[in-house]
Amino acid sequence: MDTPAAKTNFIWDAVEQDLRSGRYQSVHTRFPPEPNGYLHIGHCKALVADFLTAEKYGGVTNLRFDDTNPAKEETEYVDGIMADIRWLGFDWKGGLFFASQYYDQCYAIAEDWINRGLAYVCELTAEELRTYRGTLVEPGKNSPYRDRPCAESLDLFHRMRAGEFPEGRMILRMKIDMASPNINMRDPAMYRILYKEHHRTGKTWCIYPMYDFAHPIGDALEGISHSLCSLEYEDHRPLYDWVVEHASNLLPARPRQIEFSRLNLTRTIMSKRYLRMLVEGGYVTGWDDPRMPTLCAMRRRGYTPESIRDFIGRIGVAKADSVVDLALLEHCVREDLGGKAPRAMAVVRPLKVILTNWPEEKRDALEMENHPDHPELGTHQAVLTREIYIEQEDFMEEPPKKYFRMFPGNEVRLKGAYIVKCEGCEKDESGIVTAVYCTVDMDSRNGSEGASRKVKGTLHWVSATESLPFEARLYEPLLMDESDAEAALAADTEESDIASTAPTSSSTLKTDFLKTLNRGSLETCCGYMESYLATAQEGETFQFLRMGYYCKDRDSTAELPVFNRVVGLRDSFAKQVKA
RNA sequence: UGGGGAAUUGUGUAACGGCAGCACCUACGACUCUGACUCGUAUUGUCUAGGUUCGAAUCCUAGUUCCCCAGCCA
Repeated sequence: MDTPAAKTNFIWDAVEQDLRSGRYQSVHTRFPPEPNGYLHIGHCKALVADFLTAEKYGGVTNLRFDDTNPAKEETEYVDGIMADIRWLGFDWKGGLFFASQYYDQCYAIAEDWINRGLAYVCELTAEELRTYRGTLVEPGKNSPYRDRPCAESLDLFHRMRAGEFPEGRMILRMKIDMASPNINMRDPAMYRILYKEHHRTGKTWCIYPMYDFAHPIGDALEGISHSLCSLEYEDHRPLYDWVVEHASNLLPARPRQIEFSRLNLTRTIMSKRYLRMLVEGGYVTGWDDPRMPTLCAMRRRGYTPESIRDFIGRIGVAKADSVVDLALLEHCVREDLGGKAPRAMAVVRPLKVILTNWPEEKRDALEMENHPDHPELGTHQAVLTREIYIEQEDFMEEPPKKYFRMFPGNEVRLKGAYIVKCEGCEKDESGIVTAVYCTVDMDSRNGSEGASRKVKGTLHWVSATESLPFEARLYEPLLMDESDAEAALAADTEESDIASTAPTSSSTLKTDFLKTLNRGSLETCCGYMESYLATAQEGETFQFLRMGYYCKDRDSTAELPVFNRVVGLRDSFAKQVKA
């Protein structure tokens, strides 16, 4: 599988320089997820950066689960993440690792540092610690425990491990610089007490290393050359280097951390916290609801790994904050599926058409190509009968200009079948069209002499009696578009301005986020499909002619077979009408 | 008010002192038994102000705007 990435990017430039200068002899990367949730499209950028950077320079990539916080992590996520990475087509040739397997080494380094006066046990409460840390503009103060004897710290640390103290009673801190303008360097925590069962180490430990301590150690122990991560860790790089430097007596390598900007997508939620809120609040049916940006959801919806990798290759890698247009992802999906998805006819919003001059019992089995560009994919039969369904939007009693579908007096072609002429329609009391009447030009059967004359419109159709009902699920983004979201938030502000002048808190942020949810993100339609789709397998994708790509869903609780709309076809007519 | 980053067309990303390119989006056209695909055409850009230079997106100076950081999360 290819990911036609850009020719180069700033990371590869840096890697090449490192190789040329001899700083590193080979390239070894790692992908380090925390197993506290499912992977989403945002993670793919890191996945591709890690795996392709190594591959490009003949190196390998490790998969390492950064499982240093047992309160949040579960085996379910470990399994899910591995399945998602495999699905995308990546292979952790460097090996599978867990940060938790380095707990012994971390512990040894901690003891070493205590002995060397580089770490100390601090008994400040969390609250006190916050005050001692200072602020963004004011330096912090040294902890009163900072200069306690090494032996005392060591003893306390051993007793922390032995489970003699309750959670929060004390922590182990690095001794760096409480006056540093970089807050991360103000004696950061290394170890905290946590009486949580770990998904891999069970109850072996009741103290756990912090990310800033364990991560560089894991990298170095694995011989990672380039440790790629997102921009918010730039401030942590001095700390990363400090850890590696001071533990170098116990570490085999000196990795280099390089940061790049995260992926943001328009109208897409890319925060694990908010995604969890959607799942737990019942706004979606689960982590794999096809509207979610998780890989398991995209897989279920019918996105292909090829299209996702193509997408990631096209967006590039840089350090500037950016928001990629969802349209680019959709383009990649269409491009991939367009070349390989078999074609079929299905009517999503049916309107009955009666072919008045077609004999009641007549059936005509027509040969339909499975793919216009791939004759080797063969054909299937579609049966034409007196009563058929067409798409509601394909008939208008009073058409606008440039409408070349069905309207009274107009001729259109039924795809792969005959040319028909619309003679009129039938409406109910409220004026809704309930049926359309057409006459068939019996000489215009597909392939015959009379079929060669040109008519402007070609419609997809299914027989009313020989098709199968199905459920179409049409998806739109989970978030409103920008202008709607702004309007929704503005309307909300007007109301709350009167009630309160409270500053923005995390709880208002939460409600703000929920206010910008797109209420129309799921539409369910009962349509009819060609009977040849009855054997479609779960995960199989078709192009429903003129409608879009649809993937057979696994939902077995629904009464009808379910097809997810992966993405619609481009529709220049719809755009024209809107404008 | 401290520290760390970033600014190139509507969006994303190239150009590493020498013609601002590519993709998506948008618009128009050709083709069409999918208003799809394909093909063609077009619009729009170097944050600002100075400076260096034959020549600046690129180098220098000053400014502006945006993002990140005060977890015993990662």
